Amino acid sequence: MLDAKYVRENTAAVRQALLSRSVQWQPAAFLAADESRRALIAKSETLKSQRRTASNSIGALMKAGRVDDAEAAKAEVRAINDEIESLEAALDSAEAALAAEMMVLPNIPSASTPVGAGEEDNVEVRRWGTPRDFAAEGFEAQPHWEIGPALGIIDFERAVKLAKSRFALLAGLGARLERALINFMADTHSRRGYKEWWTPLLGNATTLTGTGNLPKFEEDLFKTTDGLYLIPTAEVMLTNIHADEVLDAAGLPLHYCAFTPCFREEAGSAGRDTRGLIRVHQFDKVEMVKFATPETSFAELEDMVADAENILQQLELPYRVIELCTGDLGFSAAKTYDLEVWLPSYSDYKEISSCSNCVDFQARRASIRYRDNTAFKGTRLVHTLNGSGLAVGRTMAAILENCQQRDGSVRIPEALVPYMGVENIAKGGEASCR
RNA sequence: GGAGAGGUCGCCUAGUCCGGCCGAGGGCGCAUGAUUGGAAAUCAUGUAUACCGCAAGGUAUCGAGGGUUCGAAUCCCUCCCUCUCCGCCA
Repeated sequence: MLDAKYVRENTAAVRQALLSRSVQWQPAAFLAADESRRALIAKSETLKSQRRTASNSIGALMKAGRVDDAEAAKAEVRAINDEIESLEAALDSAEAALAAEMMVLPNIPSASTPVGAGEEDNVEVRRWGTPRDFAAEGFEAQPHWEIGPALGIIDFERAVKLAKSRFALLAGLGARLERALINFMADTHSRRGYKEWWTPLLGNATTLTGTGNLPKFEEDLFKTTDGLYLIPTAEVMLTNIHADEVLDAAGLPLHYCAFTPCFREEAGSAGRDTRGLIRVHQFDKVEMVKFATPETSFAELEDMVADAENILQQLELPYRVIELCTGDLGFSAAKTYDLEVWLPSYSDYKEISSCSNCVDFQARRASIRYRDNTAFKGTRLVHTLNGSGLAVGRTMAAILENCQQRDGSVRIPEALVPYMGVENIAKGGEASCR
């Protein structure tokens, strides 16, 4: 959520900034609601002050035996109350209108974010690794949705039987590979100073609102009958851990990580990435979240990207780093880097991590502040950051495709071997523990 | 799920039966000052948040929401949460 006061005082700039994200924002409704809200508050509070004075006098009048005067005062207060009641009703609707407006306005892109209309205007920052030339190696690369079933480690058909389309079932070394990746990622981040958490997978509406998933993106979420939502990412839980809290500046920045399954409705993505593990309703992810001061948050973002890159490098997967342009930025983000891994089946790089600085946008929604008595009086909103480190399903797809061998087996990257207990996955190879 | 007890200012606690002088007392903690060579101890003062307002100041908040009343931390209702016991269960 943006700062209403800032929006009021910088309407043109905000409008322009949102335009750069292709959001056509008409400030009239906001300005009217904001103006009306403040006027109503002023009026209503003046009346409340009068009411208090009048009301307090009644006790004294009663004691003094001046019953008639007391009754007159009561009548006066009743009249004031009627007036307050109608003002408050108007105030409620003004505030509702204002909240409705503010809750669906996306964050303002950071000054450093490249301006652009959409995906095509994103800026490539750097590449790491070289995609294999399968033609030169003399065989044709298979997509992971062929490799997995062929090795007996992914079963898409039975997943559909058990749930519905866009679910996966892993078997044997496939299931172990999933666990190995999770443990490898979580361990690696822990060693680099991220505190690991284990969180609820269902969150209430307040929590989902804090990160910006509600109210605007409800159709992307699975919902339970008692009003809880399955988390679409651990970012929701990690960020809201400190909702309604005032953090001590001395403890900042906080570096958190968590492995969780993630659940997404994928409404509106019909026909996209229909095959394989790329776009499914349920996938695993190890997530990083940071809480930082405004002074350090952008440097923290660079470090977070490096932490995500470290995973890809250790897994020997070629990737590139993309900086999202204003038009492609997510709702809560002020600046975002995507990591895209090379996928032979797409003959292209495909998003595997997204690292964002949300500045104070989520902190304002969730009320996450910090205190630094040496630097300023009172409290300030923290900056929140989040990044995938990494999406596990897509990582598995990338390993299967990039590490496939002529004989149909898949070589396990060295860093993962201790977690897998085997050096490759071959057809008929059983997932026995050694 | 059943029965009972509770949720007050960072923490502990008073106030709730008998509604106004209660945004709310005390202790601890914390901050500043005095004292001291320095510290401890002691003493003094201060010590929530948000919103409206140029300001003075005002308004709201005693788990949340609603009700009664001129007036609610205090009375009534609903909900949430915590604790104890019982039941059930990985």
